[in-house]
Amino acid sequence: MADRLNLEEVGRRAGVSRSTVSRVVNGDTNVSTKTKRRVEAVIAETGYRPHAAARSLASKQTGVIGLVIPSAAETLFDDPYFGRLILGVSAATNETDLTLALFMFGDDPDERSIISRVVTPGLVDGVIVTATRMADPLIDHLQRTDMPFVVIGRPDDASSVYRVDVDNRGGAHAAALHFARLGRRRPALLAAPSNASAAVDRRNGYLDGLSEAGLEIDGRIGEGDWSQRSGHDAMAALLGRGTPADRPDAVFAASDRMAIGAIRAIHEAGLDCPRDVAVVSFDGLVSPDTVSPALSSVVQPVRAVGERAVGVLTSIIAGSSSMPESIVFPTRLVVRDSCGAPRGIEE
Amino acid sequence: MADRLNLEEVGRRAGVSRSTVSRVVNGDTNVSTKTKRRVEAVIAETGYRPHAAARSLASKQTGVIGLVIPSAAETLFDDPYFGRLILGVSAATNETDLTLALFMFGDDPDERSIISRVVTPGLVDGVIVTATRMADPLIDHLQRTDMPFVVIGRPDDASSVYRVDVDNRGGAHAAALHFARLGRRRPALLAAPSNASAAVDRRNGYLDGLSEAGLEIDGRIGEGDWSQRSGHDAMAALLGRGTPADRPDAVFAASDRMAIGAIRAIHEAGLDCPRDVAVVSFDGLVSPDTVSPALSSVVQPVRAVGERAVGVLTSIIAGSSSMPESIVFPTRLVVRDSCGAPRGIEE
DNA sequence: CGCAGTGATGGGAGCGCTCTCATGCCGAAA
DNA sequence: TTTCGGCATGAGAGCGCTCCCATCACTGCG
Repeated sequence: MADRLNLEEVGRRAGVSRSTVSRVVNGDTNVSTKTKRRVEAVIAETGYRPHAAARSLASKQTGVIGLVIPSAAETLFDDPYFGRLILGVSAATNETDLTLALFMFGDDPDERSIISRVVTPGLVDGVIVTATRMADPLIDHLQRTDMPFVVIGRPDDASSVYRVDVDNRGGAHAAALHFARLGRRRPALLAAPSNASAAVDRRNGYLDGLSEAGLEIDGRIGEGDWSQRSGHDAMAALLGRGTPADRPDAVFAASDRMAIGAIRAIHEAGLDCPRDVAVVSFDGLVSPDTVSPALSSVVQPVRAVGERAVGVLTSIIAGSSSMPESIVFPTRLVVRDSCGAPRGIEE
Repeated sequence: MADRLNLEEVGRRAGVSRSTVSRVVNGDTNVSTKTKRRVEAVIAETGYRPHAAARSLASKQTGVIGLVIPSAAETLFDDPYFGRLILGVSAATNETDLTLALFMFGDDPDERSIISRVVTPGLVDGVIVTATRMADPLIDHLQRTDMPFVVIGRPDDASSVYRVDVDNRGGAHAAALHFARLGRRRPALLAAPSNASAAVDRRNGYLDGLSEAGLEIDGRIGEGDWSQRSGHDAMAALLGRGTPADRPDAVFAASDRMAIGAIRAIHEAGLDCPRDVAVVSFDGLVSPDTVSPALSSVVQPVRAVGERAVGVLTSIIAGSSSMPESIVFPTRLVVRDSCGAPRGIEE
């Protein structure tokens, strides 16, 4: 009866030792061409694959990295954001022959078990944490262990944490200046919940941009939860109050989806977008031909963020020092139809 | 210098042996209450967690299951389907303290490396494969190994493969009968690529339903790629040809997204949905208030499919015999506004 | 009073790999 | 010829766990 297929067995069949087979498998150069060929032949013919757990145990590297996504609500994937992020991370792990472990949790008991699973030794080499919340117990926990990790976004305390983020502030700022340049006088904001750092940064960037341009927000602020429905409702509320002269003539939405809802509310109010109300969104994740008018938006390179996070994590794991602690990708305003300006890209 | 924290070390601190600590960790009953308490105290105070790789190696169980998603195109997550599926799988793995490894690949080189990674011993206990293509090299490969796996959907050769699927045929069939009942006389079909079994089943179910009801399709068939744009274009083409009397008065789309595109094309042609053209889609994954009119659609329980796939896989891994080879979830037609019938659920 | 039976515990072997060190062998230099 | 460095290879130890078996103290029963 044949032994289980392992290094020893492959070695036996090739007439060499375990060690030599290991060298061949791992591309060690100190093997004669002849031996190497013989071993490779046996491997090809037997279909031998090294045992991942054994390898991890001996080498103290699992070749697995974790991606943690909190609040896996039913609506999570209605937002194209996480999908793109996963795509980016997955592309990068495939590239480097790493395996991706996905940790998603919704409710609290889930979270506790995920946290303990994530920090289990010998399971993953490091984790990427998406910081959707300002205060994140997982990040606190990770800081007390020696598990390498990278944060996507900006946690409450961003100091001494490796992170990859996008320039939320700058993008929102650009949107405000854009409205000013178009001659809009009554800008509004559809903000997102302020427990998310991205939402806070977008809000502040926009408001700062407005005041730099000498525009007043005058209380034309609605808040939603990133969703299309919330954008619709908040916009409807904004349009429904005050006299027509108070009506917003421009609105910046914290997400594509909120903007889509807002456009619908504008149409329902019998108004035209962009003529009566110009709309600029943040994300740039929906295909242009899905919405009419096509959305002008501040585009963030989500996929690149995911890919880069893997790169940074890999460096941390490899122990390379002298890396920048945070990488912030620029965002850019892509002008389509919903803001009423000629198409193009604005800085 | 303190030894690395392992069973031995915990045992030393608690004054017992490795074996006893192992028993406590694994809930073995043959431990005296007193010893158990002492060991648990040490574990709590040291924060000991068993080493996953070592455990896997010794027990031949990794506690990880893989989810394989082919064709991770940039547009993959524009479709809510995969997101929901991941959510379902993730919920089930959290429930049973399993870790989810996600394997996505786009191009061919990726696929080769994924395939070999998936069948690596000691990495995962089993895999869930989403069969988006009829002929899937991964499934062929898996059948030649002893890696437990479950297929979601229906592969080319569905025999002797555990699978979880939805009743694509039945749902499409119901849509056809629904059109007949509403008195529509010129039904059309927006089909999806026939390399996907779901697309084929939906097409056949619909056509069968039509002929049972005495309706002719008369070449009113367009084909798209599941996307909104393709649905729009195919619908526009259907509307643009022949005389108004040949114009479809009902259309069944293979996906929500294609239906949304179709509705837009209908509006652009100056027609009304549902008055001039009734629309029914397949999926039921978009929130009703995203589209106007609200989509009537054949709803498939994607999340439940994901959860169930984990359950089936777990049973296979546990070696429980006498399981049904395939589980097919029913689909149901949910009537909203786009088909012009009073709201409700139809069988 | 001795002995089998039982519950609690310890220790050895082994999972399949990596890593380090020892060993044998070759040709080139002395 | 002798000696030595370097290349190719093998062998041992160990990673941290599980699993099985041996051991020991204690019990109840003949």
